[in-house]
Amino acid sequence: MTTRATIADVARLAGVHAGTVSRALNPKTEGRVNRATVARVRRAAKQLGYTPNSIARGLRTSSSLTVGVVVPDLTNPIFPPMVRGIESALAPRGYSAVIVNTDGRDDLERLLVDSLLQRQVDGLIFATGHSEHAAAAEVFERGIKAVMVNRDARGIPFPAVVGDDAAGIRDVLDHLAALGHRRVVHLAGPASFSTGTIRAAAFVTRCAELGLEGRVVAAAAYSVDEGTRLTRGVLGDPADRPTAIVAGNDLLALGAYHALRAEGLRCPDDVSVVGFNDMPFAGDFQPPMTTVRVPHFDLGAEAARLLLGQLEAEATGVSPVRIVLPVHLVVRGSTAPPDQVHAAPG
Amino acid sequence: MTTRATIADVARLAGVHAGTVSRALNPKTEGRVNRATVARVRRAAKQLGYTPNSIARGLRTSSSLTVGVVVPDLTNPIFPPMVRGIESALAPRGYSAVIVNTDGRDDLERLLVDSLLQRQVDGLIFATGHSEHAAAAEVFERGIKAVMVNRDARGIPFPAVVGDDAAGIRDVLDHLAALGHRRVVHLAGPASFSTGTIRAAAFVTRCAELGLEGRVVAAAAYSVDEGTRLTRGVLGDPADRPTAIVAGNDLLALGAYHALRAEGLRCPDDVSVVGFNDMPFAGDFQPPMTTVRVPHFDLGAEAARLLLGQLEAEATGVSPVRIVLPVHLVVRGSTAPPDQVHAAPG
DNA sequence: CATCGTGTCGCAAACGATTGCAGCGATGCT
DNA sequence: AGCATCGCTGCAATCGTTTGCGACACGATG
Repeated sequence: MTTRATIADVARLAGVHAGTVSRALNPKTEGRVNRATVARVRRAAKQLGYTPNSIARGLRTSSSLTVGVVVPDLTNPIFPPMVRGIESALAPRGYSAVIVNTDGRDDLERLLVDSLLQRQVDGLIFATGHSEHAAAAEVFERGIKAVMVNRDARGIPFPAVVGDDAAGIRDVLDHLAALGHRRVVHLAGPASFSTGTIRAAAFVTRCAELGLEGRVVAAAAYSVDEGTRLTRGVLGDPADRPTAIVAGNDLLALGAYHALRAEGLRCPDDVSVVGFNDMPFAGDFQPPMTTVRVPHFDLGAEAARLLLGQLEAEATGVSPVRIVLPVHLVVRGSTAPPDQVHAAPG
Repeated sequence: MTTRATIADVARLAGVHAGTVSRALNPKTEGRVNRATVARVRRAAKQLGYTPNSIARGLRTSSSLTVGVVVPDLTNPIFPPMVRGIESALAPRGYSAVIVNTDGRDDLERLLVDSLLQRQVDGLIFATGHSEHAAAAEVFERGIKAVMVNRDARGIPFPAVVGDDAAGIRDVLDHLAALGHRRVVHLAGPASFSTGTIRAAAFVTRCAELGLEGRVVAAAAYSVDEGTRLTRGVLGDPADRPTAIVAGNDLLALGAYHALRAEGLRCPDDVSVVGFNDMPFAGDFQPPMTTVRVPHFDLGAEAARLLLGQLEAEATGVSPVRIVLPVHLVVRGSTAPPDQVHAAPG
C-alpha cells in the first residue's frame, strides 16, 4: 500500500510551491497562475496520479462535499428511487450522500442527525417530515441547511419538494365515480404526516363535489398490517360495505388486499382498491394495482438541486419554496365497476 | 449559525491543555489521565456541547470512519436489506456508509470507486462481484481493504460472504421432484456472476441425481425482461414444454410470469415457477411466488463485520475467508403438481 | 529615470484534532 | 538524604490543503 502522492510531491516535481499547485488545479483560481505553469503542474499531477485529499481540503474549507439523507426505512420501496434521484443530482457537483434510517423513531433520528452533523455534512435532506419533527426543528435552530422531500414538516420553513397529493386523490375519485362507485372509504395515512392530512382533506372535498358517500378511517402507520386491520374494520357490516377503498399508500392497499382475501371477498369484483405511490412491482401484485404514480426519482433529484442551491448561495437567506411535482393515475386491475347486487343491498 | 466548540474551547474551560482533553475523551487513552481531570473535561465538554470534528481527526489519523458500498442498483429490491444490514453492523463502531450505484457498467464503477477512494473511505464492500472485475482488481492491486457480498469475484482473493446457492437450488429441485415434475428448465443468471454459475451447476448435478430432465438457458442479465424473453423461447414447442421453471432470481421468475400470461398459460396450473432471493413482496405477486429466501440483511451485516475486522487488524494479512450463509425454500403459490394432460402429451 | 500597475508566485498561517516526547512533582526505595 | 520511578499533563509537530498577503520582475507611463 504505497502512500498516496500529496500536493507537496506535485509541487516538487513541477518545481513550484504547493500553494501554486493548489491554485493551478482549482478551476476557480486557475486564472491567477501562468498558463505554462498550469500545464506543467497538470502534467506533474497526472504523472504522479495525484488526487487531492478531500479530508484535508474539508478541514481547511470546512465543507465535506457530503450531504446527509434521512429516510425512515430504505427497505420501503419508494425510497430507493428517491435516493437514486438525489445521488444523480449530487454526483455531477462532486457531492455524495450518506444515508441513515430512522425506523420512524424520533429519538433515533436525533441521534443519527447528530452523528451526521459530527461528520460535517454540508446539508441534510429529510424524507421523514412530520409534525412535531424534533430533529428537523433542532437542525433549523442551529442554522443548518436542509430540505424536505416527499413530506413536509409543519412549521419548519425548510424548502420542500412533494408530489401533488391532492390532484392524485382527485384523479382516483374521478376514476372511481366514472366507474359507478358511490360508497367509498379512505384509509388515511397518519395525521402527523403531511401526505396523510393532505390526501385525506382532498378526499373529503372531492367526495363532496362528486356527491360521493365518503368515509375516512385513519391508519396509525403506513404499513401493510395497518391496512388489513383497518379494512377488516370497514368490512364489518356487510350492509353498508363500501364498493371501493382508496388507500393512503400502496402498503395500506396491499393490506386491504389481504383483508379482502381473508374475508373471502374478491378484488376488484367485490370491492375495488386503489393505492398511492406506484411502488416498484405494484403492477405485479394480485391483482395488478391501480394506483397513482409519484415521481420519486424526480422528487429526490429536485430536492438535491434545491439543497445544492442553498449550499452554494452565499446569502444565508432561507426561501421557503415549495415545489410540487405532478402525479398521475395509472389504472390497472384492482378497480372495476361495482357489483350492483352487493353494492346496493338495501 | 454559531460556530461549533473545538477542543481548544473545552481545554480552556477545563483549565487543561488540548492534548489532555483529547486523551480524556478517547476511551483508549482515558486511562492515561487522572480520573478527576477526566471528569472535569467531560463536564466542560458536555457544557459546551462539544463533539469532535471528525474531519480534523480523519486528517490526523488518516481514516475517515467511512466505508464505500458499491451496488449495481439500489432499486433492485434485494439491495436495500443488504445495505441496512451493512449499516447495522457499521453504526455501533462509529462507521458509516456511502453508497454508489454502478448500473452494471464497469467503466462507471471504476470512476465511482475512484471517487470513493478520493473521499478516503477506509474500505470497500462490493455487491457487484463478477469475473473480469476490473474495479475490484484495481482496488486489490492498490492494497485497499475490501470484501465481496452476495457475489464472488473470480480470482480476486477478497473475503466474501454469500448465500448457499447450491443448497437452495437443491431444495427447489427436491420440492419440484416431490411434486411430480420431471421436465424442468433453469433460467440461469449470467455466467459472469458467481451466483449464475453456481446455481446452474447445482441445477444440473441435482437434476442428474434426481433423474430429472433438466435444461438450462442463460440470461444476459438478471432482469424481468430477460426472464420473459427466455421463457417465451422455452415455451416455443408445446410438445416438449417444461412443467416447471426454476429461475435464477425473482426478477427472472417475474419475467416468466409475464411470458406465461402472454401465452395464455396459467401458473402454477400449467407450469410451475420458482424464484430465488425472496425479494420483498414476493408473496404478494400473482401468484404468490415460491422462492428461496436469502438472508440479505445478514449477508450485509456479516460482510461489514468482516471488513471491520480487516480494518482494525494491525496485520495486513488478507485471509480469503468465504462465509456462506444458509438459505431456505419458502413454498407459496407458484408451484403445484404438474398437469398430467399437458405435461405428458406424447 | 522614477513610479506605478499588473501578473505570478512564494510564504506561512490557518483548519481541529492526535500523539511521541519530555518535564514535573510526588512517592518509594535504599 | 539521594535517586530512580511513576503518574500525569503540557509542548509542539503533524496530517494535506487553501488562501490572504506580500515580494518580485517586468513593461508601461509620465
